[in-house]
Amino acid sequence: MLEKTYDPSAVEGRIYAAWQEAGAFRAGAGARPGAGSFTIVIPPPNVTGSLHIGHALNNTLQDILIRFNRMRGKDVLWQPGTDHAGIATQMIVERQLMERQEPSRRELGREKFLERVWAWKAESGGTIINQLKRLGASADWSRERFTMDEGLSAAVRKVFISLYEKGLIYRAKRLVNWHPELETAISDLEVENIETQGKMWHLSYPIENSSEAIVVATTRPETMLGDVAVAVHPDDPRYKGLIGKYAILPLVGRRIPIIADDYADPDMGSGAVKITPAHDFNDFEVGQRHHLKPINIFTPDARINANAPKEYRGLDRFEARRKVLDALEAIGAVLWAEDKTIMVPFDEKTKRVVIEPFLTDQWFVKAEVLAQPALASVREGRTRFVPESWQNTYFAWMENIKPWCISRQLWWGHQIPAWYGPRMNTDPDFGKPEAGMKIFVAATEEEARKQAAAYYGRQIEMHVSGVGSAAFLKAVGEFETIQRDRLNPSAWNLRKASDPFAELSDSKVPLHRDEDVLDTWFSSALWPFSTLGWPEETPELARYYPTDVLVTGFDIIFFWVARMMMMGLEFMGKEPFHTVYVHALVRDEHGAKMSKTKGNVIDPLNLVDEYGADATRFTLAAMAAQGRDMRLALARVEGYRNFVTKLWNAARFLEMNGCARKATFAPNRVDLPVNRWIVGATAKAVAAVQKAIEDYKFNEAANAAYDFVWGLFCDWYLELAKPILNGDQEAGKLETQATAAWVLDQILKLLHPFMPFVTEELWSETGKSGPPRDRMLVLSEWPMLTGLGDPAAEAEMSWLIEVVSGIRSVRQEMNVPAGAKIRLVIVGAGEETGTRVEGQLQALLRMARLEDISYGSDVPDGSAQIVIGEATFALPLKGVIDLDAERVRLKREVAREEVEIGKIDKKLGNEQFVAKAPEDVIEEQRQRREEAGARLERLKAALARLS
RNA sequence: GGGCGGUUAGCUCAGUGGUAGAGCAUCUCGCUUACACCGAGAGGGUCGGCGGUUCGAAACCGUCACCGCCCACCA
Repeated sequence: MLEKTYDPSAVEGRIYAAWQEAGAFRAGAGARPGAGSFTIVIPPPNVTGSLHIGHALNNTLQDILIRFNRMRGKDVLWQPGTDHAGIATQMIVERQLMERQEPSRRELGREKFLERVWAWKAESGGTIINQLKRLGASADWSRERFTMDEGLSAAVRKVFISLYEKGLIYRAKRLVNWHPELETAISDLEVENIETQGKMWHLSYPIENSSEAIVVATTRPETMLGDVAVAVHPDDPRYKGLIGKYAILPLVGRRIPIIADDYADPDMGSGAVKITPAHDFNDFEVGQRHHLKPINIFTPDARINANAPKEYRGLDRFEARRKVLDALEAIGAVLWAEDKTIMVPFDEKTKRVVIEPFLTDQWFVKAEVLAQPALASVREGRTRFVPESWQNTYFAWMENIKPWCISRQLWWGHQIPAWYGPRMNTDPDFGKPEAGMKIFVAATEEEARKQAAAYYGRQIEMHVSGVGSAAFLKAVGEFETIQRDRLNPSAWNLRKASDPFAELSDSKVPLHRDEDVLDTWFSSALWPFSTLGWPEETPELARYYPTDVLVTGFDIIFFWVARMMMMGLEFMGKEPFHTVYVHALVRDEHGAKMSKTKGNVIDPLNLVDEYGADATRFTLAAMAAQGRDMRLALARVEGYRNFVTKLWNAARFLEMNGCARKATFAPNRVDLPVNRWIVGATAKAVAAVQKAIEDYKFNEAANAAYDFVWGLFCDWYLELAKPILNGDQEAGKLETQATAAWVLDQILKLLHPFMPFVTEELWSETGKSGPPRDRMLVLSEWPMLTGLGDPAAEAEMSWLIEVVSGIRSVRQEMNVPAGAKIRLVIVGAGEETGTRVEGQLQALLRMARLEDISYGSDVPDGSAQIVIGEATFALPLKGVIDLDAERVRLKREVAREEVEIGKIDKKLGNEQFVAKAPEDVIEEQRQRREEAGARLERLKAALARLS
């Protein structure tokens, strides 16, 4: 016997364990021949993260697709795993060290520090996976992968080397977005420009050998220490005469040329722009066009460096701004300042640290090349976005894609497989200032040594360095780039930058591995095939690549989706998935983004604790309408928790009424109209849910299931079944018991993808009576219901529902006591009504609370009257009802009908409508007009009887 | 500056050319042992404004307003 209410917390853990025990989530579990495969790779959450509401939504939708397809017999793989999340994880561990007052990362050194990160990963890495399990995620956990697993690391190295050899990865000195606290490059995408109240200062630079001055405007006056030119527009008449002359940079005294460049906009400010190539992306390009050497004035932690006058060195950038302004004001070089709203680049995560354009050597991927096939795939429909409009976002970004900076000055991540050594003096690039070090890219140190040996000649022994790269580079090469120059350069005895080879011994060449690691997204980009074993040619790779659907939030279309497309096409020759389903962002119920600082975060695990995983999942699915953010209101979760209970109680009702499954039950062979009707309705519901899932309309699927189960099955079918189940017609009773049990089975299947726990539990409980279940619900077959449905039964039941509803409505409105049984007199009934009344007698009596039903030729005095079809249903309530109230009610009905008729007549009276509208629409209107007209007449007659 | 999305009942949202919907909330009534996490009934919307296309518009087009998001180098 089922308990009175369902207690998720008592059931979910046990059910989940049973699924795992049964191997139900294993790749290919329950697969039936010929059904094809279905694969999803999970967007790997950060290994040390914890589940937030976005994950809950993301994984619920994936699990719905996975469970649905598994039930359809497909060879299903949901590939799970976690991401090492370079910056985030390293930061967490660094913060821990600080909080525990332990030695810092640099004090520990690379090796020790990485040990600490691995330890932290071991400690907290399982958290999010366990949380996903609590949600019911049915991924194949036996195949769990981590982006820094050996296999995935091998894939990363292979990809890096391959792209390098094709010239699609290169190393270059470029301006990048630099995080001065973390001291690493970050992605353009990790920078958030925030409107900030700032100032614009207008500075006057004197012209050399002249009393004139040129005025430039800037929001960052401290960067003037690095100015190398002033640019004016070539056609600007105000400055024509100054082009080619020099200005003298105040405070610094540097002669800087006045150059002509289109970049200077005559309409902006004074029309003259200071050029600081080392600290501004535009200025960098201007500098390149005019062969101006950038002057970097910052250290990696954004303090003023030795390229600036002494008095500013060591100041941080904001102190420096103050001091520069003071000094400029003192000499009268600040003409005026104005308040201005400016966009300041902050780091996206903390929104606290101002990001600095910074000149460094970094590795880049030629994304502009890899993007072409990835664009074509979407343009030509081999991969599509759902909803489609996201493809525009994808196009816009891919068409303007910039080189992808893939190196990060971090320790936690995939260390770049590149080794540096000095250039031979026989090297064609030897001595060229921009040539830099000789680079050996290889999968292993061994391989790098081999390459180096070939380059330097066999007689030379390699010496692989252990010192910091900056020190090494500084010692060996001509590098003015700032790379952690606080490290001690004396570790190497190589002093002559102009001739780095000079002091090397004959027997030893220093070879030094690049210390940087790859952007986390570099390894994530390989996820759809690296997790399947690539570069090995595994059976899984053959079976499951390309995957089917990628389910993700729009925020990582650029970071991840685009890059998986590029890498998948480059290395597998095929798109990694045919569909990208982009779901909404979850907001709080007032539309605000959830954030810890706002305190409006809804923790999905709290929802699971309070309402159960099924209710949580169902809510997320029901709100996942395409193309719109969802606002999550607790009332919704509560409502769907109630739905779970409702389902539970329906099952309990069946159990109490002996509704056990029958092995021989054939839904197409039931006799009673009510059973024929529910069987057809079940088939319709299954079809609706299936279609909606296939269209990725999760909300429609959820609602269709909800409406069917609650609104039809519970509210009507079970109520209609009661008199039969309690009656003495044995055949009808048996049929109804079997039908009800059969419908419940279909419902459990229908709901299983959305509410796996309660449905599995009920599947097991209901399996205790009737023939034994041959498998768990999770591996059961999705219903294939065809050839069911009976228009006559449907019409009869619709009629019944209309009659019952009509009587109930009148009873309530006329204040008939709920407990009172009343008589019903049917006037003007035709044959059909008669048959129906006879067939549904018990249902009518019970559901409308009737004493008896009779037929009459006249409406009894003082009756309330309801017009349905050709008949008038009279409730003789003389003395019970207020006749005035009944008149009012009928008048209202009449008015309503007249409005309806007015509308239809207007349409049908419109020649254009009759001429142009499709025939079936016109016919429908005529039909409705006829029915409304007849109803109106009867209503008027009913009214007349009362006056 | 460019782009995208939104504006429908008190709230949260469905609804892509043919009778305006759901859940929650509100009000009324609860006889009926599946369920009060329930049942029955009711009220509540000129579908943001204006213009257009169409026989017909919440839906399609244009425009405006407001809200949100994404992208962008304007000193």
